[in-house]
Amino acid sequence: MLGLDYIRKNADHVRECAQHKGENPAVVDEVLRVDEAWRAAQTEAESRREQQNRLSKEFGKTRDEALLPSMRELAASVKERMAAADELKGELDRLLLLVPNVYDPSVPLGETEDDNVVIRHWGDKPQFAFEPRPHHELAVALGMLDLERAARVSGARFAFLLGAGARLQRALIDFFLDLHTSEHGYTEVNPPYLVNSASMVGTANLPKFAEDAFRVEGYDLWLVPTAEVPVTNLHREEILEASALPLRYVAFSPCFRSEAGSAGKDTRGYIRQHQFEKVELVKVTTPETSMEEFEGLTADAERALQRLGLHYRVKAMCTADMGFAQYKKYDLEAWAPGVERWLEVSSCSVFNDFQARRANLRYRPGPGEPPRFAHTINGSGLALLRTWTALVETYQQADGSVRIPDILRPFMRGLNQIGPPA
RNA sequence: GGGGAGGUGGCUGAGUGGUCGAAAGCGCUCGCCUGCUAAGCGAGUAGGGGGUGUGAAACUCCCUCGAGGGUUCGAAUCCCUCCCUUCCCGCCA
Repeated sequence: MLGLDYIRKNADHVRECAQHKGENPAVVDEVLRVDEAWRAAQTEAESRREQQNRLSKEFGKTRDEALLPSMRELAASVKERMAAADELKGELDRLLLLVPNVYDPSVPLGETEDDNVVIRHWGDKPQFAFEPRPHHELAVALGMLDLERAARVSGARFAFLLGAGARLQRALIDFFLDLHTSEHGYTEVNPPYLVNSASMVGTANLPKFAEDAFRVEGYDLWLVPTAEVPVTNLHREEILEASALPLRYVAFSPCFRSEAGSAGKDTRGYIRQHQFEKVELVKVTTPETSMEEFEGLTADAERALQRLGLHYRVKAMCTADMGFAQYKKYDLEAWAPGVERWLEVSSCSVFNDFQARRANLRYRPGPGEPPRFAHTINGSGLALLRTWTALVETYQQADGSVRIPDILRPFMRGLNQIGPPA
């Protein structure tokens, strides 16, 4: 969330940002209205409390029982005023969680996803001497992927990876974790896959996006929609030493998303699932270094695509498509020649202190200095499902087999191709 | 799941109704002292919010001793519920 003080002083800017993000700017005015009412109630309640504290101390010394009736009355009045102020504060806190983050001046203004800006490409579209096939034909024929049985076992938008297909995914996970830990300085984390509501609020998945996540019935637990949630919350409620920053974590996890509103789009094949696996990069930094660390994290994710030899592009997300909590966001899209589409394999975001405020994640700039909110950054490095898909389609061969790129062979026990189909 | 013990500041740890946002120690910061270092001496050192008010300040009040509720003029301290930690038993991968 944004700081209350920031909203008070920059209401116009916050409203404008909300507008361009496609959010309702009226929430800003509600915040200001409730804030004013809360402060009035707070001041009133506190001045009575002060009086009560004073008299109570007095009574402790004198034990003058004649004071008791009026003190009882005062106590009741304080209780009443405090309750009124608390109620307003509760309302204010609830509203603050609904104010979207502002964005960086470099973010392109836009109204739809068509206004996102491609800022760079890497590699070229692979050329084929034959008609490349879509993964949901190719991989199914190779026995690597089974969507039909998954529908029977779980439902639509679930998948089985089988045999070399499962092995290929495991190889990719290993490759990503190795790359980011040994070459990019991230610490490997194996996080919980169920998190409580407070953690979901911390990363801004709650309260606004509850319908996108799966909740465990009977418990205050949610299936993680991304490892971003547990890992960003790893140091929630802590004051970190400045010397410990930046923290760099890499975590593998499955990700569970209901995304109830998105039915009909991307639901064909193995592109959008209720469960997918992902290697996630998370950084916690100081405000001074966050933009630089954000660019660095994006470059780290790109390196994974480069090593795999996948043609990709980087898009700067426009205001309308960047999301509620993000301060700036890049999407990495890999080219999938079979379905002839760009597939989003990573989304890298910097949040400034938006998540850190929600999670009360702070650091101390120096000895004796007051704590400040940290900045948080995350991005996929990479999402397995779509990387797997782009890889299979890119490295397919005329006979229906899939070549394993050199970089992955050590992770596949030297296997150099999958198939051809029997 | 059953039973016991416990959750206090950056850390360790006192504190069973008012003089306690909290002893003591460690750590840290500043100063003094000593060829340097170490040791020693002195001072300071939790977080959040409101008001007045400035370029930061300063002053002042309120809240916070796991969370929430209750008793009381007054709660770290008494009562209730919940969460977490830990030990023993059960169960289990």
